[in-house]
Amino acid sequence: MNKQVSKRTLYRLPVYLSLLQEKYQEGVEYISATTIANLLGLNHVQVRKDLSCASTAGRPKVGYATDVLIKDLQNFLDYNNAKNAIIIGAGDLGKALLGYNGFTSYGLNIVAAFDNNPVLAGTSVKEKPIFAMEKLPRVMENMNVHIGIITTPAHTAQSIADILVKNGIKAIWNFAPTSLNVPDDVIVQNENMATSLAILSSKLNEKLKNR
Amino acid sequence: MNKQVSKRTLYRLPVYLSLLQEKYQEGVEYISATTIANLLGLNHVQVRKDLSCASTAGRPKVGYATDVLIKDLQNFLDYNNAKNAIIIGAGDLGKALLGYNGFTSYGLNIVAAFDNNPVLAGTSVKEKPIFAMEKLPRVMENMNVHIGIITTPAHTAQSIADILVKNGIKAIWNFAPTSLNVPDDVIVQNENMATSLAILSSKLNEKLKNR
DNA sequence: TCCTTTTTGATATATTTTTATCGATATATA
DNA sequence: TATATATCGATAAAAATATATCAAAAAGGA
Repeated sequence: MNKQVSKRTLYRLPVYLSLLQEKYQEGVEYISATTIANLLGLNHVQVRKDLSCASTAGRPKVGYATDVLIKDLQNFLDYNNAKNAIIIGAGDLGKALLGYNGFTSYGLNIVAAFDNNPVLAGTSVKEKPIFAMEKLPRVMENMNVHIGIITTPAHTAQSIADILVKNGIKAIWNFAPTSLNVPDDVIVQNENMATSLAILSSKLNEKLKNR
Repeated sequence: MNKQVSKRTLYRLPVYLSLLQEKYQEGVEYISATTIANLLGLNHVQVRKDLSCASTAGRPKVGYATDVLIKDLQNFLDYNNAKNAIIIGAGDLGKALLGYNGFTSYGLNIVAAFDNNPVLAGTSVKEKPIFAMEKLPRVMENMNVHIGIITTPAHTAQSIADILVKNGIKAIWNFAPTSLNVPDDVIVQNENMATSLAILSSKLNEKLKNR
C-alpha cells in the first residue's frame, strides 16, 4: 500500500469509488477486478494495479469485499477529512456549485461564495451565504479555508487568483477558461470543459465523416 | 498536417486556442512555441509537436502568426461547424449550462433542455426552452440534434442514455457521476468533477502533511 | 483429499507520451 | 554580403503508462 501513485491512477480512483458505492447499494458484497474492468471499459490488470495503491482487500478466487474497498478508497482519497472551500464568482455556475451538496461526500465543504456584484451580496443559496469581495480576508481567517474555487469570467480570473494567494490559499480549482499564474507552492487544478467538449466533438466529427 | 493526433494532444489544443485568443486581443501578432510553453508550463517541443497536427504556420526565427494559428486550430477542432445539442435534466447544473452562451465559440449550440418535472416544462432560461421528456423525439427530429448532455442524478443517467440512443444520438456528454453503458458506435465523454477534485485534494494533502 | 477454476499480485513486455538533440531556415545586424 | 541568433521541425532517447504472462492462493466440487 501507499506505493507511488501515478497521476492517471489518481484520476481513476474516484471513478472506482463511485462505481463501488453504486454496486454496494445494489447489494454486491464481493467484486472482482475483472468485473470492475468490464463495467468501466478498462483492463483488469490496470484495475488491480490501481486498487493496490489504496487497498489490500483483494482475495484470490473471491475478489474484493465491496465495503472494505470503499472504506480504503475513501481513506486513501482523504474524503473523511473534509476541507473548507470558498467560491469566487456567484454567476450561474458559481451558484450551481454553491447549492450542490454532493461535494461533501468527496471531502469538500463549500462554506460561502463571493461576488463583486452588490446585488448579490447578502443573499444566499441553500443557506450558503454570498458575500461582497471585501469580506474575503475575514471569512478566510475565521473559517480555516483551504481551497478557492474560481468561477468568474476569464478576464478577471488572474486578479482573483492573486487575491486568493495573498490571503493564503494553497489550492485553486479553476473553472475559468484561462491559465493562472501562481507561486510554485500553490496548486491549481483546471476544470476545462472546452477541452472535454473538444474531445467529444472531434470523435463525433470523425464518425460523421466516415459514413 | 492531419497526422495522427494523440488523445493528450487533443486535450491541449483547446488550451492553446484560448491562450492565443487572449494574446491576440492583447495585440500579439507573432508568438513562439517557447513563449507558449512558458506561459502554460509545458515543454516547448511538446507545444511545437502538438501544433504541428493542426497548423503549418510556424516560421523559423519568427514563430507562429497568431491569427493564422487561431484559424488553423479552430478549423482543426471544427469550431466553425456548429453542432446542436440538448440537455437532459434541468436542475442547477443543467440550467447553468443551458443559460451559458459561451459554448457557441466551441462549436456547440444548445437548443433546449428536457426534464421530467412538470413544473419546469414550458419555462425557459435565456430564451432556451425547457420541455417535458415526451417532446424529446420530436425536437430531436426537427432540430438535427447530434449531442446529448446528461445532467440528471446518477441513478437516472443510464435510462436517459438509453432514451437518447433510441432516438439516434451519437454523442453523449455525461455530467452524472456514473458510467454509462451504450452501443459501441455511441461516443461518451464523462465530465467527472469528482476526479478533478480528487487530484486537487490529494496534492493539497501531500502539501499539508509535508509541513 | 485432490483436482479444477477463479482470482490476486508480481514481474516482464509493449505502447504511448514526453523530453532532448540537432540540422535547416529565416531574420536581423555588422 | 557575411555572420550570429532565434526558431522550427524531424528524429532519437527517456520516461510514464498500459497490457500480458505467470506463479501462488483460495474456493468448490469430484
